Amino acid sequence: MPELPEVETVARGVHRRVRGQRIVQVWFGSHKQPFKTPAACQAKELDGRAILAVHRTGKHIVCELGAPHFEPLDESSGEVGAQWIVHLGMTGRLLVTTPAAPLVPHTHARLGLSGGKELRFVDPRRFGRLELRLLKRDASFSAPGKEPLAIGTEEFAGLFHRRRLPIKAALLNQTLLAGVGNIYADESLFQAGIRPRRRCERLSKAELERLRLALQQVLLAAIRLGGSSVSDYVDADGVRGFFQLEHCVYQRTGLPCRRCETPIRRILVAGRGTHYCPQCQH
DNA sequence: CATTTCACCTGGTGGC
DNA sequence: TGCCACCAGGTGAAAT
Repeated sequence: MPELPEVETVARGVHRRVRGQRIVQVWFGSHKQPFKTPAACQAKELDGRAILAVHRTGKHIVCELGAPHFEPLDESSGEVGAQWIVHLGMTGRLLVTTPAAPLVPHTHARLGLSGGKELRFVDPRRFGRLELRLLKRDASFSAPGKEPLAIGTEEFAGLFHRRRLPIKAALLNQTLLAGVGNIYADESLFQAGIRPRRRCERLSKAELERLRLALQQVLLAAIRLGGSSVSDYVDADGVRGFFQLEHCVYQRTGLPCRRCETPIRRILVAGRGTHYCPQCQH
């Protein structure tokens, strides 16, 4: 499932491949679920704009777009560009292909680019979302939660210290931290030695700081390895990541803990499959 | 308001 | 071999 490291990897890959190219053709599929902004509106607004840059905020991929429809920027209208925002949901892929590449099932969007490549959005489960924001009308988009890689000690502790819910549930809440999903919640709790069901308010300052550092270390290590390919995640070139090989608990139910050889347990927390070592985590 | 539950989806899995 | 019930999980709405 695409979380912060996977989304970062895809955003970097797309940026490298399409930066500076213009959208010269737009095709959308007939399913309506992926379109947070109506497809017709997106098609009209995307066509002719240049992709200036692509980056990540939380689990969102943000494509920064230039002026509309080949027209020069009109300063007086206040129109300064737009953002095409892609959320991969569970099974979404944002791929840079050639126009001749075989059309795989569940392709919901194809943007033809001036450089001769195509940007494709593919999502079998349709939990992903496509959104267009005009910067004249809307504020520049950023995810509501804090960036896990940028947050400091006090701010991190402040997010959790008065809450009653399990720490794992809080880590998954995107309005607190943006970008942490099931894999990196479990892996960072293991690295910090904290059980997923521990209530936030019961965690000490020291434990919260261990968790912050563990989370940042795990996210950075995952980005270095191109993310975790557990179901069908691939990057913008269709290449799998390698961080799943480094997982200590996620989807290792019954297997020996890498640190102490105690079998990894699986429980349900916040309705999500949750993996931990009963020996290493307290 | 804080927290929990559920619906949205389809491909993969395991049981018979 | 084939069929089918069941499950995974990010998010947002609804319920508690």
